[in-house]
Amino acid sequence: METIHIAIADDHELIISGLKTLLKPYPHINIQGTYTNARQLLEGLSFYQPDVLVLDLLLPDQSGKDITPGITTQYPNIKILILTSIDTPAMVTTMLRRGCKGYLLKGSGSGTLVSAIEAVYRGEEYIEIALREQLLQNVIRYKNQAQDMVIPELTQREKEVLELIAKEYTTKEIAEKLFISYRTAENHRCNLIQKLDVKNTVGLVKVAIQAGLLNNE
Amino acid sequence: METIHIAIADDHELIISGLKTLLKPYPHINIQGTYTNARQLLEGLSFYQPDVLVLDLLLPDQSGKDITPGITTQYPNIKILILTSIDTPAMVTTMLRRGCKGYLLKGSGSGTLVSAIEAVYRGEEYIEIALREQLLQNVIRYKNQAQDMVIPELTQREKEVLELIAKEYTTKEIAEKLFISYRTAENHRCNLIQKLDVKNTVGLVKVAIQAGLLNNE
DNA sequence: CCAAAAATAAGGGGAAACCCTCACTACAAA
DNA sequence: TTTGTAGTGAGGGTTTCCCCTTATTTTTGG
Repeated sequence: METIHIAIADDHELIISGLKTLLKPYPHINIQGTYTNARQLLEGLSFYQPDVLVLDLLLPDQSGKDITPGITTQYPNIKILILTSIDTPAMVTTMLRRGCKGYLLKGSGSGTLVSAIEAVYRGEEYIEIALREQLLQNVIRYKNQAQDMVIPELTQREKEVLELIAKEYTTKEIAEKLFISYRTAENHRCNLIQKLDVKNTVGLVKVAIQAGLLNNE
Repeated sequence: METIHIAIADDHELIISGLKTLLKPYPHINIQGTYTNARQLLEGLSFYQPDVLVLDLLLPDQSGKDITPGITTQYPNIKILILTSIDTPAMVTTMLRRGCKGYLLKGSGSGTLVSAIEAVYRGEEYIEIALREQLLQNVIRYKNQAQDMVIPELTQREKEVLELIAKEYTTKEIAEKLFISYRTAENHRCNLIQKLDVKNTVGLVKVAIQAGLLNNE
């Protein structure tokens, strides 16, 4: 098996030595360097680039969150694996969007850590199982009330008109598309504004988007 | 094992009979009724409420998407299990937010269907594995480009104006709020429309939302 | 069948948006 | 110094939106 060179950045010496012990039984994982703050880490990276960087988010000088974008742009080949105790969905998405390949919670078993290192080394993504579930729930639950109350008040025709408005059609174009007169389309528009209690077309679009009217096609 | 009473709504007779055959080997699942359109379904539900409703999104008269909110509010005890061929993350989240308990793709094995029915009956959630993965990827990837690519073409002032437009301010109100003349605000608006290559204010709002300009505060 | 809701259509007036062009200032970079 | 960009301001004209009212036809549900 190919040797994977890794670096570790964590502000606690104890955790670093713990990781060293944890990874000792796996000879294909070579710890190339360990760092206890962001400055050291960045300096170290300029000399040796590991395959995988195991990074804590809480560092004494600069947070791992802030230095990540710089690292991923400067060293695109380094796969960053976050190892932290912060378990909020918001932090997970933020870090993944900033280019991290993996996200682990402290307290995972040694097998999990090794699997994660191997996975991100292969270019895959590795996110703690529990976090994946939390992320999903987050997506699903978010804003449930607002959108299911407003839209059912609309008639079929009004929904059609609203959808077209949200697709940047003018009243005239809507009328032609639906084979109704300009006046009728205009009426639907005004009724929508009143029913949904918004100021203008802009408000209509926001409601339409929130209600998921633009998902079809 | 307790008997689970289910109803099926799908516009294809073939699929209904297929499901019947599929579920025959499972005596604890009792098909209470089958419907091929939304009207029949709603009428049927007023007489017998199944434990689980297996629902297709494409019905001849009204889409399953539209009748779902009504069903969940009127019959909160009915667990809705979507069975469709629409596999977009957007549709999955929309339906789940509208109160569905499960989302399956046509083409799943019979075992999957039974597991899903049992799961939602127990009050759990059941989402097709492949879709879960897609949803996650969607959360992670999406919004990264839009946020960091499109908007940087705009100047600071233009971003401010765009934000206010998306908050339903008129040009006049924007001018007052930013202490600039009506003409200047109008110019910014026109420049935005050209820069972002949209037709009108509606397009601007969509871009603003996608770019996450409305999330701050 | 009858009442209610939905969809259709229209008049008219005022406001806002849209789309050019032009012009001046400030400020920073080449 | 010149060039470029951002921000500001304005003229003038066309289109679209907004809001009110009224009214007929069609569809739907009890």
